[in-house]
Amino acid sequence: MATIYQVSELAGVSLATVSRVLNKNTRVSDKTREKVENAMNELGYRPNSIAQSLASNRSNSVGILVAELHGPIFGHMMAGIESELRAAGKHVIITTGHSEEEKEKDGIEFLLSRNCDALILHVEAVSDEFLIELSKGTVPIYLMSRYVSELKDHCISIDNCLGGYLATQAVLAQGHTDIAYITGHQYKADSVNRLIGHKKALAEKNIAFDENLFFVGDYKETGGSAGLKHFIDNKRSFSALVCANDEMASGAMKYAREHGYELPKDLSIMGFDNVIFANYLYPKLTTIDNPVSDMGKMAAKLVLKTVYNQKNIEIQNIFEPKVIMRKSVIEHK
Amino acid sequence: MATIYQVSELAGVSLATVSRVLNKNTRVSDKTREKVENAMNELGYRPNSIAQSLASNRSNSVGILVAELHGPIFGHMMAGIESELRAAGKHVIITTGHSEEEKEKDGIEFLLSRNCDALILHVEAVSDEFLIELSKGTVPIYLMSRYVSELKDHCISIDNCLGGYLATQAVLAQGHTDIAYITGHQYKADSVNRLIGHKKALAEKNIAFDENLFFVGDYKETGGSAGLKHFIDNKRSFSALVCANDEMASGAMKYAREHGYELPKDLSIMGFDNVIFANYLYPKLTTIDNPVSDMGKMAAKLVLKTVYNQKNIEIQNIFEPKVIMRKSVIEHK
DNA sequence: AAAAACATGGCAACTATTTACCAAGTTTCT
DNA sequence: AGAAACTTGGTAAATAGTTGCCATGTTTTT
Repeated sequence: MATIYQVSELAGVSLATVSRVLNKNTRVSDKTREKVENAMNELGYRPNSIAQSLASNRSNSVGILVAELHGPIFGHMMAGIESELRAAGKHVIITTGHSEEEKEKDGIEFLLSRNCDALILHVEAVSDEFLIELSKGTVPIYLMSRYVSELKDHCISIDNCLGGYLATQAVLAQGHTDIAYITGHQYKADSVNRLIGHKKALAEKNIAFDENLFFVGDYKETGGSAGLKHFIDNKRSFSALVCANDEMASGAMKYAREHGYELPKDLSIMGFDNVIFANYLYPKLTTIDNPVSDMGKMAAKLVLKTVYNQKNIEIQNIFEPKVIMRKSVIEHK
Repeated sequence: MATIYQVSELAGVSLATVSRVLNKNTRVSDKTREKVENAMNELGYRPNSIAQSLASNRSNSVGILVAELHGPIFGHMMAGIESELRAAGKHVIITTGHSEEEKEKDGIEFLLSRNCDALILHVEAVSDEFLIELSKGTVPIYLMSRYVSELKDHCISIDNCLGGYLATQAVLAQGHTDIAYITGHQYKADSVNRLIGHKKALAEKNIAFDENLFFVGDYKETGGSAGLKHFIDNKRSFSALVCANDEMASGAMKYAREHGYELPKDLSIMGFDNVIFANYLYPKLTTIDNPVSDMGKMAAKLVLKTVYNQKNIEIQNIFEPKVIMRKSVIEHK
């Protein structure tokens, strides 16, 4: 593989000039630039990014940690991050945390050992304190779908409270008044906030929050089926069900159908996240869009702006969810 | 950040010894190893992977190119690759090709510029010749879900012909004899092979292949709905529909239901790939499992064996698909 | 025509590690 | 006790660039 020495020799210019052409920081006359570029082409020269990194103390790589590489959210988030960074000549190193504290810490350690210039973390198990401590290190960190007030400029998240509000509001708008709700684990901030939004929407219509129509699920299909079973067994009637994510909505749908419900006629169901399969469910799931792709792009922009000093980038830290009307919520008669 | 010099000083050993501890290639006595490790802990030393790469001419990174980071196949494939490589201390650099020739070439160029030790490619647009030429370069390449006979030891793929055969056989086993088939683009090898398998299964039962029950789709939902529409308009009766992938099966399902079919009673539908949403469809889709996660793991193992010289690794280049029985194919009466 | 701005050369220090070499010292085996 | 095997030290070259400095030569401006 050719080196800058060979390029400089062939082009008949100095080493420094080749470097100037490469790094575009000092002016170089068009004539010399052309000579250098021709020499590079002739030799098939490709800068050695490893040597560049060592000398400049920049690896041009951004570490990404997500819970799972499969899973519905991740793909779109990654696609957003990758496209922005790649366009800027940076690359992405990915690893997983599996939502377990030890594994998340291991993953972070792994990325740090790779000399990433920044980390974008989508972590769930690790504590706020750990993240605050981590952020004091030399490598800047950014958080996806997580809000830590001490690091708020480093967070990209959606307004879950608003999302919860919009979900229930959309159901109320169809005339439903008896609305069951399945939430996620209460130690997760997004579950809590979505629930707050739900309660706010109810309160606005002067509908009392009913503990009998409230169930704590696990964010998976099982949570949805268990929740619906619970409500049915309870015999408190309801015409609509709002779930804190799409997986649980899907579980509830399956359970409902297996127990003689005709959907959406007998029960309106609302999801949250607008995950890929929401559109494949029957009936197609009405849900709240979680703009993960845009959020991924924004996280990448945030890195470009703050780590790589790119100018003229506007940052939006909090994203607004919106309702996706499909077929699973219909008018209550 | 601490360097090996500081470690060697604190541990009271030579530079060479620290390097020996790090690289585990020469024997070091337990006592010295301990001294060195203690010094490392005390200093919070972390090897600089960039400097290691430069000096050893190994980046310990593997480049991955896929069509899309979202998309149902990719996540599982990635998860398989990443878990294996990460366990071996290697990392993964990911980029996308969007199934366009120029973008795939760009992506490959990008990964090469990152000094990857190997590339795992999931490419569709680029020609076999290009890949053969590329494989002559210094960086070894491996192909996922693509079979190029000249590079067969570098390919990890499934037996699509067998898959197509099993799909139709499973439908035949339920007593169906009038079976419609929607294939994908005929320039894609996997479409062609799945179709060959389909024909073979029909032939075994002495059922003639009927052009009226054959449609070329686009591997998307639209292909499924267009195909089913075509068959219905044709008025040739059939009790089962086999699709060359799950997306088209889903499109066909939706179209069927919108046109008064009750599923699966009025029409049995078979998919291919066992993509995540197959389990969320209604009725749950009977399909052919495409073991992408295992294939990803195998690709990683292949890299570990051939590039990183790990021993005792058994390689399986061709994977066998199998039938996943769910609810969308039922007995024909 | 003088001054200022620009372009380039040449040099040297720096980045953190690997790898190879041989010599010297220390254990272990016989 | 002597030989063999193992462990460690010390050194030096190599990896492929970046960065900063100053000198020199060339344009451009005034």
